[in-house]
Amino acid sequence: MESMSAVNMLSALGHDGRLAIFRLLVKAGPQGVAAGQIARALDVLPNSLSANLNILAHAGLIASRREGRSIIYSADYGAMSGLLGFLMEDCCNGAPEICSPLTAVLARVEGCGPACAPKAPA
Amino acid sequence: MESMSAVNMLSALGHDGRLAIFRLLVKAGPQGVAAGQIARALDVLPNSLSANLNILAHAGLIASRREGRSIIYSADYGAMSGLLGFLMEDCCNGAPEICSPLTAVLARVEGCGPACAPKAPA
DNA sequence: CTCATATTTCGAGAATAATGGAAATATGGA
DNA sequence: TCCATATTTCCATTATTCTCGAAATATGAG
Repeated sequence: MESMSAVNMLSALGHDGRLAIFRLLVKAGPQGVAAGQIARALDVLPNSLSANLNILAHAGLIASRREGRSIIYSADYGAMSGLLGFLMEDCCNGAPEICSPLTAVLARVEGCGPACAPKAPA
Repeated sequence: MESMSAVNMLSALGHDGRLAIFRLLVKAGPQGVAAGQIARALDVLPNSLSANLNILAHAGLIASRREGRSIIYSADYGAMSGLLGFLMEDCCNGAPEICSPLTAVLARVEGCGPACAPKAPA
């Protein structure tokens, strides 16, 4: 993860509408969502949506594939993981004041994610 | 962490110069760095620096205090931690594809941070 | 081939952000 | 008080981004 691509990702996500798109795509999982469905779900014009999808794709945060008449967009998990890793490790130097609290977040999150089987009985 | 403040932080960091400022302040630690020193270190005009410091401060990512003639800026660790937590937990729903690799980052990072004593001999 | 659906591309206007020079403010020292 | 240092504020210019209507492209069905 280079600093420049991190800046691109951050500024892509630093926009209300685009953050909403990305969140929707993460929730939808790897199967993705068609552009038209996104537009309806978020109530945005198809052309602004297209522009924002393009920005997210150019930043590497989402991928697209055509399926019949629709174009399906999906979140790029690796890219997001890379961005978070960059922020923790490179940007923040692994400062414990920043990173330590995240251990708790990870503990809370691992075991309740959409595709994650619980390892210990709750 | 509300979504709006996350957007503000992301767009504040989604700028070359501001990301560089923030990284410098994280490296510097809680004692912070005077504005003039930042300007010299990053070779930017004092007035653009001031504008960018203002944007970072308004996003909650940095704090400032006056010390004599200088104004000392320092990274707000809690804010950054909150942003990362929001991205993992709320934005990404704790998707294991995104969050699991971060366990390794945390493991690598805890034990080599600037203010962190090693727990096991290297 | 024609038509309907899905999405993108084009283009113009408005809004916002970035840049840098010059002046203003705040502090400390002589 | 006067001066030097440190930083911010003000202002104008340029550049970028956002928004939305309209037209263009791509696909599949009849």
